[in-house]
Amino acid sequence: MPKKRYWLMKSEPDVYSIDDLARDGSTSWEGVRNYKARNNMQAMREGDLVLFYHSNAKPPGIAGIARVSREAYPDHFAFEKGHKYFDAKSDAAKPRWHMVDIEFVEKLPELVSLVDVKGEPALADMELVRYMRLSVQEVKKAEFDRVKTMGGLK
DNA sequence: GCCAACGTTGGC
DNA sequence: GCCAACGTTGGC
Repeated sequence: MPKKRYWLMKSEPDVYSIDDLARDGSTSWEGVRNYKARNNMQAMREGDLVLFYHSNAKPPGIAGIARVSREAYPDHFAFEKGHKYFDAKSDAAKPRWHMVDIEFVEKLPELVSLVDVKGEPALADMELVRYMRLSVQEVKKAEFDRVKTMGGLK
């Protein structure tokens, strides 16, 4: 049994928020079109925990926790001509893009804003701070736990 | 709405 | 393989 890993995934709450995930129970995470982000998704294992980050929000920040419920499988939206995630360079025989499913775990009682993260020395090495533009990142267990505490959970 | 920071694409 | 042009992300 490999060790559990921790991740951070970004979503614009206007498109899909932690409340939407709470309502739906679980969702598929399609549409990632960045190789680093894809590679991270392919490294995810069922049961890994995910910080759910609200980007392009007021304020931006970590809003809740989710769990990987299905490991990487081909992003079939890339095969659908006319779909906004269509990519002619990806086909069913050799899919270029993958997606995972995540399920709702809990919402943080208090949003841990990006400002909070930047102001916390223990989180200074997070990719969220150092390399802002990656939509799927790995986080360390200590960072994950710190965010949980800051968000009002034990 | 602006624009910095990246990633991707394509000409050469 | 270089690099300019272009597109996207996402904070502000």
